[in-house]
Amino acid sequence: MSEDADRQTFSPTRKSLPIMLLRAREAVMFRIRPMLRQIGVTEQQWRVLRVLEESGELDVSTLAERAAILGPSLTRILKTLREVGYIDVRRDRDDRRRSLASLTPAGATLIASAADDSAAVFAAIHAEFGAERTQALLRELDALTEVLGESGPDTRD
Amino acid sequence: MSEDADRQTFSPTRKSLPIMLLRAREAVMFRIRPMLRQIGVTEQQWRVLRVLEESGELDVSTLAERAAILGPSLTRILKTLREVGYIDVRRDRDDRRRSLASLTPAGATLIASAADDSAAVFAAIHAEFGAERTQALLRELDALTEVLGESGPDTRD
DNA sequence: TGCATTTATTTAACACGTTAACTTTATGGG
DNA sequence: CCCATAAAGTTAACGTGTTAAATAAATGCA
Repeated sequence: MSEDADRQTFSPTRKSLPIMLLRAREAVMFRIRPMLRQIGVTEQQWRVLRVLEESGELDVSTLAERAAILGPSLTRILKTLREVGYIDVRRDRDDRRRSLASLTPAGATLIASAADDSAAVFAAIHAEFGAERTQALLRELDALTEVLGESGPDTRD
Repeated sequence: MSEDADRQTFSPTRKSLPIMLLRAREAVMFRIRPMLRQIGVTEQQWRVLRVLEESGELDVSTLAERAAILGPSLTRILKTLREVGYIDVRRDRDDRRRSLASLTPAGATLIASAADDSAAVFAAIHAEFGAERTQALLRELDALTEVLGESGPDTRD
């Protein structure tokens, strides 16, 4: 009746890279979500605001790249953020296909109001997992992303 | 008017743990998606099938935990997978609140048909990033998840 | 036994992920 | 110029993520 599937056709899901990346991310976000909830923005909206605070006015494509959000999602997110007054969006004069997004004072204020809470969360993570260890993990994640980013399995381009 | 935000209120988004975990995952999934597309299942549906293949019949809560999928999402996914004939779902006789899901022969066949492609993708990743390095990364991700105290979306115990 | 309280799962509502198709604006030859 | 083509965003359609609330069955206890 029970399945004794022991053939090592696949690595166990516990040791699957996609799943482990997902679990680790979920564990981190679990710490951050209360703060996001308090200020009333989603995780993705927060990433967009953070990138704009960091880089200033950006076109949609660059913003999507830096916030790790796909174009169609970003279109919806920018619409929402504009409606609530956290960002401005305008057309690029030199290339009218482009949209340029930037933080409003209200958006900047929102980010500032969450700075302390955010810092506390990451301080706690550093304290529990180790600051050096966290940095090393970040470097490995970046390296993996770089290595895999070079070529794909289906290089039909 | 331009933003020269240099105050280290936040760590740069390129060094943010949540974003780097997201990017790394995206880089890995980019390699896997063509295979999933070929067999016509989503990433999440694939995880569910993999877990069932690995563990046999499971109740919904355990399945959700192992596949790293939230309950409400899993409800929808199980409905779809049952409709296309890859899984069976039945009520637990001893605890009629529970639903038990298991692979059908068709589901097992589907997984078997993708085994070689899947192995090839991970072999490529091991070759490019290093097998040892990948294992070490997996261990660190697991450790981080453990330290932060949550391994799944909703584990209360 | 009766009933409030947990536990397991589902439903509902809204936001985002993903791919394909579409609209608008730039650009590059004939 | 004109048209084909490419590029930047948006729209569309469907599946999933996330939280709250609802449903249903098991449990605890007066």
